[in-house]
Amino acid sequence: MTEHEEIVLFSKALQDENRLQILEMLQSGEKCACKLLENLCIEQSTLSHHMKILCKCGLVHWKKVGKWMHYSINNEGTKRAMILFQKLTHVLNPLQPTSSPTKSFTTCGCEKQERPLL
Amino acid sequence: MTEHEEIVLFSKALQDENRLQILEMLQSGEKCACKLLENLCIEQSTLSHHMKILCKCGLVHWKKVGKWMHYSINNEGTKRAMILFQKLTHVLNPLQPTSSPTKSFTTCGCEKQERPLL
DNA sequence: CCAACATATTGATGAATGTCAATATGAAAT
DNA sequence: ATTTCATATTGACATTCATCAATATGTTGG
Repeated sequence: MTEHEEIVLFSKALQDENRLQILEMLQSGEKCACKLLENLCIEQSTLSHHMKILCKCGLVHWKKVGKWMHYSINNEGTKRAMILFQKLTHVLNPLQPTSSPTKSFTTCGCEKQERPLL
Repeated sequence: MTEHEEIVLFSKALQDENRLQILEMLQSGEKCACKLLENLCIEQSTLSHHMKILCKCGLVHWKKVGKWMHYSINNEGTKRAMILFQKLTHVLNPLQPTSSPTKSFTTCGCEKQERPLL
């Protein structure tokens, strides 16, 4: 899986309000599905679907205890997501647009970009 | 806008492979739409659509220069996304499941959770 | 074994999303 | 003014997604 594909997985997991509420509930520690369900306005099958998405991307850890499923935030996963996002958006030694005249362009100017003298 | 709604906006922006490629291109500095388009396998109207999404959520900054539109990564936006994600997933003083017997449950055990003695 | 309970899976449905072609807008050059 | 070029908007279409009801799986207790 490429890094972009990983970011896409994480992002899809975080784009739903119910899943964000689930993550927030897990901040205070491990919870079973029934407890999560109590605090959400969705059906059981929908919760199961959300948990699958949260687990599959690595943000949430799961553990079967008897007939209950216990979920908790997976710190490895959240760290990984953070690192990938940082890597994607951190601007490093950016090319600067040359201070062009304010009038009369014939090109967009991207070709004229130059590295700053560090 | 709630913090969750902000996270949803950021996440939706990051869930598309083409938009991730665009962000990666912007890492090396400001680019005009035409340069971005050269390196993507999408039509111009689709690029315009993607840029709207990236700008609207705050991850990308835009600047009109003559007839060209110049885009760059908005560090305020990326910082904000990072902070919100960290806030959402950071486990603070979590409740611990009590070390329960391995057999014979009648409840999921969530009620028995207790704070660790710090 | 059987009943009760917790969770997962399946199938259907409506809403959201990415894409393109066509068209519109807006700015610079002639 | 008119043409040309860069970008934005619109409308249509296929795909993906969240949701629920119904059903299946799997575990515990009787």
